[in-house]
Amino acid sequence: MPELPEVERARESIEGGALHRRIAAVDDADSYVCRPHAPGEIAAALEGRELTVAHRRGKTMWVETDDGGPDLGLHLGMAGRIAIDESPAPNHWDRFTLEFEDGGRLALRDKRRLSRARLDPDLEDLGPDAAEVSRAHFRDRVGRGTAPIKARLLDQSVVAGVGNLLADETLWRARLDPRRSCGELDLEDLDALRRALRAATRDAVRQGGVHTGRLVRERGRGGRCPACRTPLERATVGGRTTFWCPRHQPSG
DNA sequence: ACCTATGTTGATAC
DNA sequence: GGTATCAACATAGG
Repeated sequence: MPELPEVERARESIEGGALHRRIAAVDDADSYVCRPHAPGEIAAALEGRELTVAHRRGKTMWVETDDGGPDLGLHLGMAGRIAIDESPAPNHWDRFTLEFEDGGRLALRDKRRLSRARLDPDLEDLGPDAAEVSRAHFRDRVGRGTAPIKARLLDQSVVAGVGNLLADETLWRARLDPRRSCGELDLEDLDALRRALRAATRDAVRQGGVHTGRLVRERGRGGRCPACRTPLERATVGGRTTFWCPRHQPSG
């Protein structure tokens, strides 16, 4: 699930339910999820501290700690979510856990193991957040190169937060064929694409997730264009399964 | 049983 | 540097 809108909701859940509670214990035993830290390293850095401020850029979250402590970076990967004050999950699905002095807990819960917890995550390679990206940056960084425009949107160093579903939704709203090369788009196309991206992102945050998107709801199962009912095309673009309306998103 | 597909990313090769 | 491919992980479904 987790693209920008889901991550924003996760950040809000931390902000609303996990700040200013003293950390009594940390389970960082999963050395794959907690890489590159050795087991016990994150625990030693966080035990006795409190989380103070929860931030997000794209799909990356980081939470400040009190008293000059390190930031705790959290990424939900492909199937992760934040579980606050929920009973422990079976099968070791709680890959990383904070236990608070008050008896509650925060768990990074993930049936798969592609989530990540780490100290002081590096944000250098992340582009601006998809909900906030400026027109100038978008024109400059998205409108170059020969890759398909969808691949460009998925590149987190160009714009942060767009995943497979949000990319399809955005391109449908902007009426652009996902296979078109980014460099061939004119300024009008790029500005329309940026407006579609910001609107699709904000709508998805407000409505609770990328699955609320009009095109996204039609993906798979012989879906049709929400606007004209034309059967959607399906292909692999930028290495990801892609759906689009051949009539509303012309290739030319 | 076996094969494919799945919202992520990061490493590698051209 | 930009682009493409595969691998990492574990589960679900045909």
